[in-house]
Amino acid sequence: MAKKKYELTGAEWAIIQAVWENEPCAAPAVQEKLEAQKNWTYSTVKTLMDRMVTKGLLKTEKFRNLILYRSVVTKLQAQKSEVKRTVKRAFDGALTPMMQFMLDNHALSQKQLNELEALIKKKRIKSRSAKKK
Amino acid sequence: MAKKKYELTGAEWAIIQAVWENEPCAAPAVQEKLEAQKNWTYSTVKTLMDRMVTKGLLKTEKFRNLILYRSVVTKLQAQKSEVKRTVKRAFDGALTPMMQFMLDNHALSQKQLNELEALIKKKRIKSRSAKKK
DNA sequence: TTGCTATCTTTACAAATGTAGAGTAGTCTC
DNA sequence: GAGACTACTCTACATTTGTAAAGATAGCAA
Repeated sequence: MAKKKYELTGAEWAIIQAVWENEPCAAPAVQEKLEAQKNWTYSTVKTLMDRMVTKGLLKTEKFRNLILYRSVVTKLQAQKSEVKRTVKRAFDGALTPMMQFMLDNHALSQKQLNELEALIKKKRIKSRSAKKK
Repeated sequence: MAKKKYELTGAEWAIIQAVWENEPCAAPAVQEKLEAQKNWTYSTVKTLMDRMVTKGLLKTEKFRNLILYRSVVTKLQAQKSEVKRTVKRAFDGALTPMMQFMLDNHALSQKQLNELEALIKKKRIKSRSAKKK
């Protein structure tokens, strides 16, 4: 299966995050949850959510007179698409340059650097053994 | 000075890349350059470019009857904004999780991993001495 | 049964984005 | 100077995105 693109807009990201954390949930709940960050009215949230259903990002189930929403895409899928879009647009599709860029252009603490280094080491081992298989 | 956001759309990225590689350049040249990837007519390219001037992404100089375009934002600035948008949207604004995600979810070669590790080491030293300053 | 409330539905509208045709003007060539 | 080129300007239009008011409904409380 070809990987589908799940490119969310800014507003959609906000919504779906709320859904992920509360799955399944009704529109009013999402609206309340977002009230602090975004200043959206119920109408706005509901419209957004229904559009996302149309786009296949969310799905609904009806219970009595109440509509519950669930995500169709996982956070992982969405993050992957998001990263991919950036890599493609701004770094010619090449991941390492992007990572280098991030290392170079953002102040990371010693601790963060350590963590990353550790991760890379682990990764290296894994990828080596995978190759042998 | 507060950092400005230079969030480009997909189309704008294509355009500005062409401009960066050819600075300063005229619209027809850009159109030709992009002809292979994008299938845009001259009109489309020109419209896009003029809008980018309005937005402050490009600027123009007139020579006789010819208009030359230059970028106002550097590739670095644009990349930075692009990365920032993704970090903010999809990773709660936290850079390291995003880098971890990239490490975890993309197959990097030994060589790439080595390079990254080396970079991190260098970075570590730099950040350490910076702290002492 | 009559409102009150919580939710949902319908419709709208402006701005941004993608895409481009048609017409105009300056310059080169014969 | 008349046609051919070339580049530019103006206008247009569909789609997507952000934002929301107003009206319809269904269930509950009095």
